Amino acid sequence: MKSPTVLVKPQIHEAEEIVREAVSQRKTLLIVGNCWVHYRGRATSKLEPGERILIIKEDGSLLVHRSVGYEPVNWQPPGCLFQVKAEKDRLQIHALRKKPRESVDVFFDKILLVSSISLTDSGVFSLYASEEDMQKAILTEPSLLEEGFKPISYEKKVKPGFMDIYGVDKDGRFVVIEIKRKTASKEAVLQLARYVDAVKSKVNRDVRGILVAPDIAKGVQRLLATLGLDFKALNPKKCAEILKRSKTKKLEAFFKENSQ
Amino acid sequence: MKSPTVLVKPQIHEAEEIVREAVSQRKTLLIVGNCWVHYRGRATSKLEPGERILIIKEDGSLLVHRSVGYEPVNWQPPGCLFQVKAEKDRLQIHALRKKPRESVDVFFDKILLVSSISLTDSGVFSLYASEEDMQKAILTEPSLLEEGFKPISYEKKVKPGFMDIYGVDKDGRFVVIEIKRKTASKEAVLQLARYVDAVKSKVNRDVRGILVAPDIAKGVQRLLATLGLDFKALNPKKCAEILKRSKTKKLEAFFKENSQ
DNA sequence: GAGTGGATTTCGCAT
DNA sequence: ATGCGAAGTCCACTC
Repeated sequence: MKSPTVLVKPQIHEAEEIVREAVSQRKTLLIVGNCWVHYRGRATSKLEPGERILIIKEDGSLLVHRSVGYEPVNWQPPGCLFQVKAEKDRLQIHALRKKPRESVDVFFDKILLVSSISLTDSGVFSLYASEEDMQKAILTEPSLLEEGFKPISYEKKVKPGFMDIYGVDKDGRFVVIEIKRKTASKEAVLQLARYVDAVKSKVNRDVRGILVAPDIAKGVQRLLATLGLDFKALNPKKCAEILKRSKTKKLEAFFKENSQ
Repeated sequence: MKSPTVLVKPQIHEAEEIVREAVSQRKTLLIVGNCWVHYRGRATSKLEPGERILIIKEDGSLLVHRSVGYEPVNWQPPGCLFQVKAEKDRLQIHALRKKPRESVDVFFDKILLVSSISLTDSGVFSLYASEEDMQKAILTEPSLLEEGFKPISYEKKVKPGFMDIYGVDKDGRFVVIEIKRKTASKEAVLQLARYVDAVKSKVNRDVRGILVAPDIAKGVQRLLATLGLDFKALNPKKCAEILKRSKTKKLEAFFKENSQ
């Protein structure tokens, strides 16, 4: 059964061997140790010595993580070229990105842990409750928005861009819907207002605008009222749930009906 | 001397002990193994089983990295609360973020490597582009300052010292430029004012003064206006970018032309 | 290949 | 605390 190659507090030349093997065989490499880093490219940076975690992944990406912070202090995106140099008491890893041309050099003088592993990972990652999910949910179940709403089309082009959903309410008034997956910002309101105005000037009739989002920023609510727009709170999770429950028949029928 | 705690292919309960210790003592934790992940919060995600790297940092941030990609597939920013549960053949790590409220659950059923280390890291990280870079950038691309600007010389000596750049604007007025890499202070403004006065008294004509810096201290802006000087915001990193992109030919030509 | 917009963006700084 | 803008943003998608 699979075992990782692991050395605790190896000599530089011992670590070098593992690093070279990992890089050439496209294995995942982990090094914990005292290092300093130079970066040159779009900007230039210098990181003075300290103990950090270095990861080189199988796709040729590189991460240097400090003991704090979500973000790596230095990094290189996937697809870069590596060069390994070892001196008596110093291991250098050079990572070159071609475009834009930039390089990261990591120098280790003390290594606490080095490990090389080939990771088996075919697991699917799925992120739910996207804006598209919310859109699909409303198209599938228009009463989510309000009783009597009937969608006419979606992603319909008007002057400023694409309206998320376009339809009529129970009184026959045109409705433009703007969907946001997160708390609606001022930009969302203005975006909706632009769409409403565009449609108004086109159809020469009253047009409602409804902003759909899980929440709306407090200051923005005033702006919304001033512009005569409506807000409908809608939880993305609820949308995902509805999509899961509902047969996709309905939605597909709608898609087919409106695809031209 | 410091040694990391390292176990290769430990039992779940052995790993549990190390994880609990690392979390409670605020050490950096590394786990490589087969896991699946659930995230609930602003969105919702599910990651099916596969071998990944888990890092919990000393500031309470969490990263789950796959064998490919710069970005973590799941994560939690600094400052979250952890809960560790172990069953017979399954280790669960629960990471809770308070605001916004969201949680990540990582479940391990096979562990290849677990390590707990206290990282000593006081090294300074500096990201740069020097004042010289900014000067070169403007000389290379004078429109950075404003449309129509033409540099005449740089580091030119006047009574009080050396002007960073000296030139003419699109209307033919003389321009003195003072560059600062960091937020411009009162001193920078006064320095520029001295240069402008010196040149004025020499050429007996109107002379503009432009302060170039990424930012300007708030109170200082009034002083700048009072003295009739201008300010141009310029990011040092942007300058570095421009220098990287541009052929150095132009700049070298300028340097040669004006080197006496 | 360049340009555009989104992100569980994160992060820092000003209000 | 909140809001706004930048990031060595990265990344996916379009033209």
